[in-house]
Amino acid sequence: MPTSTTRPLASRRSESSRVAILDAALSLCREKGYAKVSIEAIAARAGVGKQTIYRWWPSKASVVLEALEGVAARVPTADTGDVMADMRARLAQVIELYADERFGPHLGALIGEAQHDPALRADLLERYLRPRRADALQRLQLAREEGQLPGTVNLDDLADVIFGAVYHRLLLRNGPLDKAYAHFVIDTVLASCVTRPRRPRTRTTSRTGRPAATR
Amino acid sequence: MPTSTTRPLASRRSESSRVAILDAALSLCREKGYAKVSIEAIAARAGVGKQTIYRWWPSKASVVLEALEGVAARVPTADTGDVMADMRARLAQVIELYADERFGPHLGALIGEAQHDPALRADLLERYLRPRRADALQRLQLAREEGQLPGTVNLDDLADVIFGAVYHRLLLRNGPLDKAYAHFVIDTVLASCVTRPRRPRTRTTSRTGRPAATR
Amino acid sequence: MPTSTTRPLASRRSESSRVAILDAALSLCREKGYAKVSIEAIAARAGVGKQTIYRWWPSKASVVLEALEGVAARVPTADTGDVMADMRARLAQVIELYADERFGPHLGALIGEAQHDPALRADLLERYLRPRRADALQRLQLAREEGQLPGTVNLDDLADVIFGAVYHRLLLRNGPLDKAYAHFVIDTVLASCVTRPRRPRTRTTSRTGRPAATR
Amino acid sequence: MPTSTTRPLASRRSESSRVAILDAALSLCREKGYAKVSIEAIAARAGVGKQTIYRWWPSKASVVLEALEGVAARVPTADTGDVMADMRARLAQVIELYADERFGPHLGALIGEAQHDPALRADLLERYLRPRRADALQRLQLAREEGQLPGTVNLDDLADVIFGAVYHRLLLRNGPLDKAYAHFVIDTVLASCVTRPRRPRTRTTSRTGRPAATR
DNA sequence: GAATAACCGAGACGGTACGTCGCGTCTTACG
DNA sequence: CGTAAGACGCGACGTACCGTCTCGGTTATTC
Repeated sequence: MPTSTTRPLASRRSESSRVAILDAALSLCREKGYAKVSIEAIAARAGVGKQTIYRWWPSKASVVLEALEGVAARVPTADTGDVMADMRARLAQVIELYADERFGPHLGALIGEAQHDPALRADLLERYLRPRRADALQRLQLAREEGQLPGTVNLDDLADVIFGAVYHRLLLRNGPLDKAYAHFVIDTVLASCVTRPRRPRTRTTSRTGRPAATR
Repeated sequence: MPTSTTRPLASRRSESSRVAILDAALSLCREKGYAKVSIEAIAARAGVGKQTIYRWWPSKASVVLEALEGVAARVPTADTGDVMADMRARLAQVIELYADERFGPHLGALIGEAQHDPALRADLLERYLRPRRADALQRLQLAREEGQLPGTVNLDDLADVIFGAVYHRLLLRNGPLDKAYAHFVIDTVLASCVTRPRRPRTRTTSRTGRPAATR
Repeated sequence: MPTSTTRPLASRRSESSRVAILDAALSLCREKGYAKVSIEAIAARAGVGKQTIYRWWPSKASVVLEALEGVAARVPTADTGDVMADMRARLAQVIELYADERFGPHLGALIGEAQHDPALRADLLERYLRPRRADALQRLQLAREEGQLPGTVNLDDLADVIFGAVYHRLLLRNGPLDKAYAHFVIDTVLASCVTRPRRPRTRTTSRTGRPAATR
Repeated sequence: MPTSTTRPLASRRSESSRVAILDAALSLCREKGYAKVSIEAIAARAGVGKQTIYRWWPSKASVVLEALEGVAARVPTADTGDVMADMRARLAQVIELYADERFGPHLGALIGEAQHDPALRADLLERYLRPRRADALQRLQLAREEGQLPGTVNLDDLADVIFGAVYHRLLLRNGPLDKAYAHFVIDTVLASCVTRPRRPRTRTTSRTGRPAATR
């Protein structure tokens, strides 16, 4: 236990204001769209001074990012032993979230904003995209350990191809973003790599989906 | 035909102003980045009244889009008979353009702006992304006609997976955008589809295709 | 005739906005007092953008100064031949204006503001105080020319003593600012200087109150 | 008696904070001018919490007023028997203080602030202006008692005329504020009143300068 | 000599207004 | 009529301070 039994001490930040700001940001985004939301409006709706926002966040985008973080439930990490099926299921869930009008457009706007805000891009990658990517990566690594994927394939690149397909449809809207597309992506991208579709019988896995013996 | 078909030929529009505006827009983008360029600044640098911009373009993004059009040369559409090799080459060229500091970031910014500007999104798709995609699609269709790709595969989805991989790296910067990535993408995505790597000897190509020999 | 027959050319300034701003400034001053008036409030009441105020005036004080200028009627320049009586009458009129709740406090506030705004002080002196002082000075000079005041007295200093007495009561409110005070000031300050109370019989004056022969 | 009578002796108020605040206020005034000094800046420079200032003073002006009190030495009250000479000397000393760049401008600023702060005006009059005026008034009263001034003259008004002349030059800067002006003011204003320049031989005065018999 | 309460520093808070920027529209004079 | 120029109403920016309000920490009585 790193801290003493008393409160953290090191911050008199108001939790109620923080929550009010995130709520206001999210509701305004949903009402008027990210681009038409101003920090002034967020502050006004949250019943908060503008300075309180500027004190804790560097930009409107950063506020919305944090608000979106609270919304996005972590995709459950299915692990049935069949890497193709698992990835299909996971990608379908990601797509379901991104296709949601209450979420996808705002994420798109943040990516748009990140084009001229390197700090936001870093934040977005670190706090949003990489964690989700990491879940997928983990499943792919497991598959590789189990011999379902050849050791030669670059899993980072592989993950980018998979997610790239999704973000393309999110950002450009050039075609439907649905479960069928998820299946297509996995079938197309993974099929060429997967050498053996299913986990070998001899392995046993722990509850967490990670091979018990390897840890 | 000196002017494009989108502007009426009988217009009394000043060509010198149009060029000055596009030049100013591009140079300002390169100096300060798309986001920090304002219509006021473009007008000032171009020595033009603001109204002259508003008269002919709906938004800053539209001006920049037109300016970028002048920059982007059309990728030569290689056709060697080997669909994998051809696609690798084409994608490598697209990537080369997008990795160019004088082009990629501005395209990224336009895609960002398109997130809250449906008209821009349509324009961007129509004038920019789809033409490039169409080149690729055409080559894939040719390959299908030649039996190198099964008739069941959805080529639209396939193209989106391929381009999605590229835009992902352009927009998120999560990994290098280079020729190696182009190769990886094609190898991974196409490999699972391609049934026969090379054009059959017995085939002759239609006149719509671009057989290497006809040029 | 310095300019051509067409309009001044050299200003597209909106007269209606100018008037609206001055009106708004004055009415707000009267409602809430100078100190509680903000440029934002003036702009809002005038139905004008803030920039329009900042474009033409350097500060709130400058706006109010111009507004007050429109209010202050020039004191009629009595000239009866009796310098003491004339000055008493003039000073009484100045005092009447300054004792007016709709005027005096705002002038006081401007003098207050001028304490940390040299440009305003210069403006205030040039456009407000000196013109009024000049009227008094002129009458005193006339009296001197007519031999009612000795040539040795410094009329500038004399005027400052007279006006100083008034501004003291305006700014410090240490005693009533009324006609009796005006009389007292003139009686006390001028009495010691005036050698002969009335204009000599032999002189004739023009309608303007200036001795005809001296010009 | 270490503390003033205005603060309760039993107070646990920190004297060191009080001094630090007054020092900070004064030095900031001299560096940036009264108007650009904020309570925040005073607190920061004094190494003091803002609340400590708000607890003991009602406004920035009040702090500065107290700080200035420490600077202004009381003018010695000359009494030579010659009321004109005495007043000249006293006024010259007042003027010397007000002409001091380290004092006059701040006093001017306080008078300016007092235009919209009645409490400050009262405080300023009570603690600053009236004490000085009282010194002069006392000397004039003595002169009247000694028959040098007629009983009919309103000494309050007379004092305001004299001081008004000084404040006019302090606040409006319309002419030099120097010893010559002091002499001119007294010569002009008092000359008309004084019936006999010097104290009659038959009177005796106590060493305090006040007529022994009247107390 | 511990309890306790006033005062302290620090600084976050809800606000108001600042002065600036850029928007998209409108007006004017010129070619 | 299209143009260069730029004023206009407007909205938002990010900053500065306002005066209030907790927070612990310190200090000087009071029990």
